[in-house]
Amino acid sequence: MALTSTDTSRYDNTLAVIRTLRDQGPVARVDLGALNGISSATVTSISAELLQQGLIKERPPETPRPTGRGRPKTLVELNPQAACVVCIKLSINEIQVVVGDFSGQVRHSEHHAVPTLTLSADELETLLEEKISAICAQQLNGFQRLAGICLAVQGVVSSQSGSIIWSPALSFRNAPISAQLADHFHCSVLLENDANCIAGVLAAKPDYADCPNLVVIMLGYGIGMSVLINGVPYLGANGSAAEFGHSKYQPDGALCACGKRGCIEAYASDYALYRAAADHLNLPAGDSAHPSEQQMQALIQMALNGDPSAQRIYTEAGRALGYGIANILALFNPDLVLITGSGVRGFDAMQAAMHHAIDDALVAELRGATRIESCAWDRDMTCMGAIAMALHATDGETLSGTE
Amino acid sequence: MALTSTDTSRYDNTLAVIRTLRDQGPVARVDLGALNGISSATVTSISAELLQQGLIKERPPETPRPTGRGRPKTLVELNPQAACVVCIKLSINEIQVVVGDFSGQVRHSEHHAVPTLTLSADELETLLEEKISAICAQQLNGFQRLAGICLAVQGVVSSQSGSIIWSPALSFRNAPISAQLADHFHCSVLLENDANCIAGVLAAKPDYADCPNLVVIMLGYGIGMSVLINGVPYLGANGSAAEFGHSKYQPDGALCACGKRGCIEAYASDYALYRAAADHLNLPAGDSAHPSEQQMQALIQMALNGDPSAQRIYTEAGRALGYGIANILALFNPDLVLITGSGVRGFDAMQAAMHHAIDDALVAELRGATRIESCAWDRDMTCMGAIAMALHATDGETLSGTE
DNA sequence: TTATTTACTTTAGGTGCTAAAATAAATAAA
DNA sequence: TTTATTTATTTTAGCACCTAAAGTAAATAA
Repeated sequence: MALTSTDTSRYDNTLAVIRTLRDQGPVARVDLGALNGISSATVTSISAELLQQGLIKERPPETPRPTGRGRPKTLVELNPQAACVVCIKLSINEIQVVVGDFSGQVRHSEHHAVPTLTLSADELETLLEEKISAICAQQLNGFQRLAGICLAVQGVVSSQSGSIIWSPALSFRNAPISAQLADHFHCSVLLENDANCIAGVLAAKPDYADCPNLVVIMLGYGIGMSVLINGVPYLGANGSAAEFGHSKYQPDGALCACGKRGCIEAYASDYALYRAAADHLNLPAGDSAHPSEQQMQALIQMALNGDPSAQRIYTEAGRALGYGIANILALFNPDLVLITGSGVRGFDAMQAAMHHAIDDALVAELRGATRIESCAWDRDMTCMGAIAMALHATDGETLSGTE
Repeated sequence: MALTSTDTSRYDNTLAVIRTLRDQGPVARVDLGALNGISSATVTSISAELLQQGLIKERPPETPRPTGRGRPKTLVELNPQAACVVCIKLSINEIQVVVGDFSGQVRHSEHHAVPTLTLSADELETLLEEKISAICAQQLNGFQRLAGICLAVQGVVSSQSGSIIWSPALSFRNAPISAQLADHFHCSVLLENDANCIAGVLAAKPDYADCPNLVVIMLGYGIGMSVLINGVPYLGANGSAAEFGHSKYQPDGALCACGKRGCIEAYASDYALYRAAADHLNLPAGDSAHPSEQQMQALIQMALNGDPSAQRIYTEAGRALGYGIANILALFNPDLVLITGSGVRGFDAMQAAMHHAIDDALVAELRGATRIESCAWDRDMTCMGAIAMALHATDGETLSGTE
């Protein structure tokens, strides 16, 4: 009788085991059972299959004596070589290319200066193909397969259709990109918003566990956001949800890079801060529409050193941010709002005004118990998140691809 | 060997059958299989159990010949007597009590004028117990069981903890209520926001199918909202998500009933419209802080008849609403925004300014393909939604309670 | 050396599904 | 009228997968 696999429990349990091992590192079979609510008999059966497929391996017993009585646990762990993913972070005038292994570790990372703003869609496509091909040639020895490619892009992307809808790094719009890369490299291609990648990494931190409704705000050249509901990014109808930067502070307010007025981004992003400062202050020379980290550091230093004009700029930014966050609290009522991105360098200068604005805007019942915290910024987080997402998305294929 | 029911597939399939019958009315076993992706052999087995439990019954063959060849379908349908729910809608100075049967139909409905604003929490509790007891005594003959009670409340409620956090109908806050009612009536008590109830009803309409991300805005005395993601209301950390009425149009703007300034509600709710009008226009006497339907009708008639002051008020309300909706589009990117509630009476007078404001606020990429529509208002919808939600929540109990 | 403890594996039995076969109940055709 | 065909439902047979319990393995404690 033909097997008709409508029952997905074995598949689900197997994925759960793989993901537990990725999250926790080496785990014994008993513990895998307990963590996933399945019997250890089932874990024995699943791990036998995974061992046979080469997706996991048994870890040799610890040299230091295992503590306690009884038969020692035999830990199993993912075989890092079982698969790899290539992730590309696309930002303004820079791309980062990384290789991650099946266990989720970064194996290789490189940065390239690229004039992204002047590229056409086809040139971008060609460039990505070149970079990925080069990495594959150099870095993919020893891996059983390339599970997938993940593009992490600043701006609005439609993961579903695989198109970049609108990115500050690019001068063109509505560019389908996933399909062509998938064709070229014969693997899954995932397109993700950079804030969603970062939110995934942050949500996994123990400090932020127990936050089923998590909002991550990314301050930087622009302002991005990710809303994680039970760990999964809320995307909306076509991926343009969570565009906090373009939510409104003030009708007819300051001019935003999007062409409209009064967006939060027009007050609290790097370009907005620098624009407001450039008129009054004596700041380092450079492209004032795309201020460098040095330029921004100079500005924040002025504020921290007590310059009243600089302070006023950060106060106004904090106020805009606060009113924006008030809307987030009213509309999403998250457990936690995390503020990160390179722009957190200015968080101390904005914080007081931000909290004041939130209190001004919202009654206590709607502020609720939401924690609002900032979080140190690490430019590698995006790619770490992209690796995790790419692996998660391709675990099913990896599983059936090696059967 | 003891049965350990970790496998939930039979349970899931049984619930799916019950819910299909509730949504679709009488359905044949073959079709139940096709609709739920299970074999008709399984449907035979499930329906035999449900028949035996009295939850469904076979419908006698149609008198007019069934069309086509072959053995005619035997339709099965829910037994409406298998269970009932009592739902109470709590609004300002009025409660509505309805009884719904297992198939989701309204069996009985009554309205009571009640001075809700002057009640204490205990008085409300007592009042509800009286009304529910009375209804049970009169209306519950013939039902196998009372599956549950649902309270639909305007304002912020925490379904999880069963407390009314903040309601414009009540002068007290943070009142736990579900637990006491559950104790008293020995059944599940569900606490729901009224907008979520209505959104559930609207989402079921065929016009609005294929909208996995649906936002419903309720205009009325206040302004409420519901966000349905894949058919389930997004609640946030403690049920206060989707508070569109208190999201901001303008920092330091008009005074809102919440005590803060610049909320959308302070521009586009009934009380805000009437407040703005009362200064300039000759309107019917009455409580201008709680305008009646007649008072509001008089106001909108003035606007529709061309009175420039009245028109200006609706234009400004439309603009505030539009800017608010722009934030909804940027943050939720829904497939559809439905505007309903008693306040839709003024929608035509607000619509142009609203669309203008949205276009003003958002670039095309972020407006996306979201449909923005109004929808006729029916005051019974809340209770219909509450019945559906109460049944949905208690189907599991009904199933195991009659085994 | 033996008892105890803990981990893992094997065995036996159960649930619940599906495909296929059997049965039921109608219409269409001969 | 009888037979063939069609469609719905039920029964049967068999499979996948899980768990509890029993069995085995590998350690420490007595």
